[in-house]
Amino acid sequence: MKKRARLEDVASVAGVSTATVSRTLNQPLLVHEATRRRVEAAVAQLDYTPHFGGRVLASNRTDTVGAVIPTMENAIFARGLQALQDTLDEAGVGVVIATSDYDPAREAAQIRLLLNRGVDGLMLVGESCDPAVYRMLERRGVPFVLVWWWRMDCPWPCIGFDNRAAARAMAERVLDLGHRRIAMIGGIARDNDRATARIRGVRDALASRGLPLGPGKLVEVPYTLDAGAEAARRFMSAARPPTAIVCGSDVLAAGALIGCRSMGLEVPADVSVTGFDDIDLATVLEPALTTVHVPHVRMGRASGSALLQALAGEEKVTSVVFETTLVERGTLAAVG
Amino acid sequence: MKKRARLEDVASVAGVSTATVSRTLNQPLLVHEATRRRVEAAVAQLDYTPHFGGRVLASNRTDTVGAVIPTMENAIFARGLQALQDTLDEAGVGVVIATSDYDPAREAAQIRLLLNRGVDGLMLVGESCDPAVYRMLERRGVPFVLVWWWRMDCPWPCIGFDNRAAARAMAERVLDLGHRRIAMIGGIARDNDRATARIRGVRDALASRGLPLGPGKLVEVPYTLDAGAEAARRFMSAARPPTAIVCGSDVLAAGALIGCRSMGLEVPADVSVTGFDDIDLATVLEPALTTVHVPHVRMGRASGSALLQALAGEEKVTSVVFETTLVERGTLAAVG
DNA sequence: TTCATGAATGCAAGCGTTTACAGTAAGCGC
DNA sequence: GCGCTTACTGTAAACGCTTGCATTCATGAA
Repeated sequence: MKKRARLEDVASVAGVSTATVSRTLNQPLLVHEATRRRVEAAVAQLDYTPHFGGRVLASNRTDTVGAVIPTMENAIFARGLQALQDTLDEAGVGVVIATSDYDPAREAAQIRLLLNRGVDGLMLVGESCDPAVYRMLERRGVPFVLVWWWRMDCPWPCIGFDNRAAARAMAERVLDLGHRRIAMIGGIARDNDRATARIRGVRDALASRGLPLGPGKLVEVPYTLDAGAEAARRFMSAARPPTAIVCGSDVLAAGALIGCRSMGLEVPADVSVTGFDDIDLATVLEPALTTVHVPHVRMGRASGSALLQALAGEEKVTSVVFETTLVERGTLAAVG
Repeated sequence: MKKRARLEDVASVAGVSTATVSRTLNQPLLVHEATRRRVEAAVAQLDYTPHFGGRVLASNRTDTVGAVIPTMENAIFARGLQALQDTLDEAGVGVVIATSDYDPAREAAQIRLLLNRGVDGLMLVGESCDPAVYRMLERRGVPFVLVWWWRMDCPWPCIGFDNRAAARAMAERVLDLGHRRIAMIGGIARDNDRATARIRGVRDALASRGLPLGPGKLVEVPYTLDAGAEAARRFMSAARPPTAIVCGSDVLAAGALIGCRSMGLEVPADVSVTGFDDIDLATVLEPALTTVHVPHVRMGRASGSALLQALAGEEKVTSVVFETTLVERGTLAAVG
């Protein structure tokens, strides 16, 4: 295993200075075509690849952005991340992914870790960190964008949608179909702004019709199938079970479906169920899930472009809000 | 935005040399406790974080490994990756993820990209690259491990399971239940060793009972729900439709289920369906999917440890083969 | 002919760490 | 008091690249 070639080696083979080699690699237009060809030949001959550390030290850029997501196990983030990566890839920017497991402390720790790795920018999910963390990022001049999240007057750039409004719209649809006994299976609201907003949205809708979302009618559980199933079973074995269960995510809704099925209940004949996110899962369920469609891919692409702009020196990243839509499939019906 | 603190700044505040600061950070045991405390105070006071480029240049390590997976959209890889990350995280090693979209050329390109980013090691899915690529990695001294894959006499370290044997076992089970008209929906075998091995395994099983897997009885399609559904519909509208459809992945099987359902067919009464991977999806289907369970998490952890060992200078990474198990749920029944 | 211009290239000063080696001081056995 | 070891700290030389500035040379205008 020979020692790897350095810029200097390439330079001497090509008969030019290291500066010229560097320019050939980074700003080819600045060098004469004949020279460029000589350099490229030397690069090929020596199988040269630039040394990352040297490059970073000299240029003070890593051409890498970090993404901190709650978890990879839930397909919600996969699509968006893929789109983010594709977008950044084209600009030669890499993505480092870290996970927080829905824990703000862990999220902050991961952010620090990524900063240590020298990321030039960050994509964060939601506004779940201590504001001090975001201020720290601003102080350091590291551009960042919050995704899967948007609210009016958010002091940080966010690219997402209005979780509260979307949840409200879904709940209103449920109400319009005549449901009055409505229960909700939400994500764990503490430290999760998205889960919180979705619960608020449902509450808004009910309140606007003079209905409360009583404490017995709301449970907060982790985003897993089992938790959803268990919660649904509890609701449905009550004396006066709900006629509709609104869920904070598709995974919970799928769980709820399983739970109902295990009790011999028919959806939507015996009880309606709605989801949120519109992941693939929603379409394979039987009946297919009525849910809120979220533009994952567009959000991913948009956050990629936003970060690229920021890296290019654009002063302020501007927020973008996307629309969500109700996708009516088979799990929501008029009250029987 | 003040300029960030450097090692030298910390050193002068603490009244020591830069060497001592560096040691305090990297090998705390080598420095006197009193000194260490002074240094730590200075670090805190200046909010110092080491400069990544400087560190990499001097130490020639990035403490980062790369992972190239086909896609994030399929939940198969999520669990394993998460486990990999968790394992490496504990050792202070980061993970950079890239995707190849099942294209070997793209995979090779991503590997190059990651090398440019200075990764210290690589996790690759399957043995789908040109051997030259693996040789290049060896030549460069970059340790790597192939996961989700294992075969006898594989010249590279792999941590996975025997796709062929597992598929064969599933097919044999189907045969044992009396099925003779068996069709298969596989992934696209070209450039995908896993898909290829699974098809071979099924073929092995059929051949051992003197049955061929005729050309009309095998289709290769992308790993999507739609493709699975479409393929199933084609099979089931034949003159003599199969009594069982063996699928190369859970996603395809879920698609097949949808396809059958759309034709008014009952699974498993009218036709049996089997999957492969045992992702969450398998349990939410109705009926739940009979499939091959793959130890995603253990593979992820094992590949993490293997890479850590390799980074620590262990000469040769040793392959590990995991067992798979048949998970019988509701989509496979004796032939009617 | 002289000069200003612009294109192409070279020179050399950083960039912020790590680490081999050298140095110092204190402790210990004799 | 001497030499030896041990524990800690400092010195300074890399590490490989980018980039501002200087230099060279050809070109065309005055």
